[in-house]
Amino acid sequence: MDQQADIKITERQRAILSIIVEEYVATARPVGSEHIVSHYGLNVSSATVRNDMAELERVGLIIQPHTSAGRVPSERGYRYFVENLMKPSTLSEDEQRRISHQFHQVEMDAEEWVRLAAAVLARSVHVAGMATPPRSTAVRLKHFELLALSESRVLLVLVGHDGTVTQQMLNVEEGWDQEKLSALSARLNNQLAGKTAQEIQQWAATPANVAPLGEGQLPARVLAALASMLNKLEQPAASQIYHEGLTNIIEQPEFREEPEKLQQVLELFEHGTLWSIIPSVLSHEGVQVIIGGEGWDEGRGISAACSVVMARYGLGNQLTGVLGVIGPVRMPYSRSISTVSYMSQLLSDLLLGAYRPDSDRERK
Amino acid sequence: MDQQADIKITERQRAILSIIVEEYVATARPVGSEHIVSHYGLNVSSATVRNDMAELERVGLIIQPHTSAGRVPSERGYRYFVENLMKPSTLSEDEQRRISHQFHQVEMDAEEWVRLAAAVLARSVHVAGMATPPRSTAVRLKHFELLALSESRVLLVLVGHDGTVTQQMLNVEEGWDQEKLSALSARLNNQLAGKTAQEIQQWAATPANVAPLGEGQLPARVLAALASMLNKLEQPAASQIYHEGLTNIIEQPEFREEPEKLQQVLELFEHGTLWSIIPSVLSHEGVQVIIGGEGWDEGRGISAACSVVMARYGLGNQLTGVLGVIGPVRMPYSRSISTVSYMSQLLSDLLLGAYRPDSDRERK
DNA sequence: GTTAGCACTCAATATGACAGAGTGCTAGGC
DNA sequence: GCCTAGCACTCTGTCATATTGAGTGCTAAC
Repeated sequence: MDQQADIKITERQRAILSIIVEEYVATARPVGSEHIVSHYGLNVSSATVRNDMAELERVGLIIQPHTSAGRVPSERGYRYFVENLMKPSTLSEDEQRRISHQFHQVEMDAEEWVRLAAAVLARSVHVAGMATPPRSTAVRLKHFELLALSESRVLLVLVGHDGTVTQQMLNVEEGWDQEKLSALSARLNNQLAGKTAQEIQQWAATPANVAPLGEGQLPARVLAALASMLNKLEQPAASQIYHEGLTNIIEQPEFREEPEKLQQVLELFEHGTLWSIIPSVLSHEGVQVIIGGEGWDEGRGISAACSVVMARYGLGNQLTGVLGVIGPVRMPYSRSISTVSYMSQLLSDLLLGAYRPDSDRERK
Repeated sequence: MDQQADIKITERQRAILSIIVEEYVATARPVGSEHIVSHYGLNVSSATVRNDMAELERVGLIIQPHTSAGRVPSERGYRYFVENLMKPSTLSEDEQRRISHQFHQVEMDAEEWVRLAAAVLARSVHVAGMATPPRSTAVRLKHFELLALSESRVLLVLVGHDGTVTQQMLNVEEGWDQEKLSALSARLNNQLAGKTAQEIQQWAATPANVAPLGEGQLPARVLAALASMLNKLEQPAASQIYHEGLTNIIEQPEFREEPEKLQQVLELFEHGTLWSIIPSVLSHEGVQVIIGGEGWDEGRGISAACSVVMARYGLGNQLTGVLGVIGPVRMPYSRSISTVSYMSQLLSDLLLGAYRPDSDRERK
């Protein structure tokens, strides 16, 4: 990734690269030397710019689609731009307020926020936005409930210590009425509250613990279900990726002209290919930028047709998820990064406000 | 919709229309008279077929994209085909088994089934599949739970009598510890179990009911939240529409050539335009077919770029939703209808098995 | 009512000319 | 050693033109 170090270019060449990236991102058309000198005040002639561009091309930062076209940034060029040239920016106060306001208007619900985050990202950067619901590692059991829905069906509702809720239906043969179920769940809640999936499995492996719960298969089934539900909560891949703004992407000329690329992007969502990069995003701090074909599990060379800007959000490793934008390689990286960065901060703050973990409780 | 009645065409003309629809659906290329006589054994010459085609065009069932192209079905033509010509078919036993098998392999969870249904529809018809989670009208409260997540935050988990689960976070100032919360919820569960949103609101409007619940705002807030959550469960529009297989649609030539159309389809999902036809599907029995620009709230002429085949599924007005496919107007209607029809039956059966409503309980 | 025959239309494809954009290179200037 | 003016060169995009071929509509005969 960082072969950038050995690239030696002059100050003016850096400026030219910068102009080419920004201009190309804005117009989607190759940038010519004449255009650069006439629209940006570099006090040199177009011939000089041409010489510099030849050098930039030699070191692989820009590309000429064909003789007698202007220049276009290469993937390396974008990367160099992102890492060395781009002036870091933040969203304007005004914009921040507007976005934050939207979040305070919907109800306090993580799932809802995540959906909104995808939508806001999409609209604000005019690309596709995505976000995953927050998950915790090592979810502990807060509480569960057994509800008789009919004679033979019991609904098991589980609440994790982080406030996540899941449910599962259990078939049950014997005549467990609601009263017996409540007794069982009261007893188990007492024993199991605060335990993780593994701890529950251990607990359930001791016959002395299970025996007094009553005859029949139900108690064992409940224990197994509790463990598997907790386990599942920890696996981020089990949750949906919310996305929004695919329509924005269709408008981009690169996708209009080559629908295969569009298909590649849709496959990121539909085939879950996105999950292959999410773990890495979750384990890093800060905003991750993936330009074109970089990363992507080199084995299967997936999707060189788009770039991804992502960041994790959330509280430590309690309740974290990722959010970001997906667009053409010719993407407004600066704006993307500042928006993603702000949104990740905002969502973290919101979660902190809503789901402050128990551990904070003591030290008030 | 049924101006079909006054269309009088000969038996052979019907056969020709049928061939044109099927051939065009399969190949996406206008169908010529010569092609028809050489590939389908109508014992007449191409000139005769041409005469018939001229007649079919006169009554508006087929269209000539330009002189010297073959014919293409018009929207009316597709409709005539669907209503009068198409031989009703069902999925093969084998296919049914294969599909049903998939559903029995995932865990028993409506949300999961719905997601799978969208995926199966998409794959099986090779278009976009969609499905909404099942909702009930008039959800009654089965049970709710109040859980202290931190000093000032309480999680309210609500279970409807149909097994649907929702949660909401409540901010609370006073020192309600878990014990007090449990007492409150036990008391309220006793009073409110089996009530609908309205009934809860009524109950809460009587001061004599609310007064003994304790001081502070929490009891009132809980009551309001319960009512609003139940209400929300009844509004289908609040839930997500699961969709899958947009990649299939991109492959269709009509969408490759005119990306605007693709955009229109994506907007159906992203702008929620689909909700404008779902109520009508919910209120009818059987499979609904919307061809091109038909329907769609004529006011705003949305999306003539695609056709929709949908059906409702579920149990009476308890737990119903819709599922279906969305594809180009040039769509395999027969296969779509039989697949949608089967899937709606299958999902209904699964729901019946899993969530048989309480009312069935008595009569065993 | 059906068919053979034929003129006609129009999309699709190829061809060549031409303008314009943008380059690379060279030779001269600071 | 760096910059610049000038120019030849290359390639795309576009336009006009010709050609082909598919498919039709019509007419006259069966």
